[in-house]
Amino acid sequence: MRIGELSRRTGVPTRLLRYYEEQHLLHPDRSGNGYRSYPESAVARVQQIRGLLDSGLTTEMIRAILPYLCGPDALVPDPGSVPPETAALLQGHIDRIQSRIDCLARNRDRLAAYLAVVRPGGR
Amino acid sequence: MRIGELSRRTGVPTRLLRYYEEQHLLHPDRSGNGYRSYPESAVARVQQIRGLLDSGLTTEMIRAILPYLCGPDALVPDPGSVPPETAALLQGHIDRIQSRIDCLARNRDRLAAYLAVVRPGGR
DNA sequence: TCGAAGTCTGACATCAGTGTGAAGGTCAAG
DNA sequence: CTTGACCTTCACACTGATGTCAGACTTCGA
Repeated sequence: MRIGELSRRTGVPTRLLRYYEEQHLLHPDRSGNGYRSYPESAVARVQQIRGLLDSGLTTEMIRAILPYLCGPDALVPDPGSVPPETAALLQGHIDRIQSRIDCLARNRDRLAAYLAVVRPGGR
Repeated sequence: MRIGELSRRTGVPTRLLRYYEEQHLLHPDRSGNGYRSYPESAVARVQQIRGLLDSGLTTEMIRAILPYLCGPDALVPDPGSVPPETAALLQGHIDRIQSRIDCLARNRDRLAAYLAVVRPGGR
């Protein structure tokens, strides 16, 4: 599929699809005329990227973790082919994400508590 | 306390403390010489702000919710003094935060699952 | 009293994520 | 063959969060 269709199907402007490619988050190949050509799976991938960006991750973090969370993973490598430092890096990313979750959850709870007091019969 | 001490105690550069003030996240008063004067509680407030920024919220969102999550809230207003549209806005913020949490948790789980496969006896 | 350290404001720079537009190539339908 | 829709690259601009520096004033310790 070409960039326009991908854009329509994901709601992401073509400008950004090209930007994500520049950031090595997407790797469309090119057809003879130079047009980008995306596989069907790009739709999900783009939605994945958008979700993570909207959640406040940078393209750099996304680039780091994207290889490990794309698809139902028929492509799990055999253990041992993944060097321990990669596993450690990955664990670091997981920890950072967990910190964010904790912070956000804490503050969500505070807001909800406030709201509960202020709007006792609410909702 | 003056800005230098607040900076030392929070690890946040003075540049950013001034920036947060410009963004109406902090409201130090001024002593006679024009120096900013922060109350003790500013330390916690700054840490709160940092946590939220690090979690990917913008100063705008933080400005919106900060009034409702600062301190152990002896200052809960009586229900009814809070207009319903404010409550609705607040609920919207809670929902947005929840979306982020969901997205992050989903991806954390995927990473963890990958890691579990790759490093079966790990950790 | 002098100098160092702290503070003030203001300006300019950077980086990431986006928006927007120009100038030109490709292709299909009339 | 022309027109319109789509694609290409390149470039400039903006916002938000942050770094850095300059010039001036204040405070404090030797």
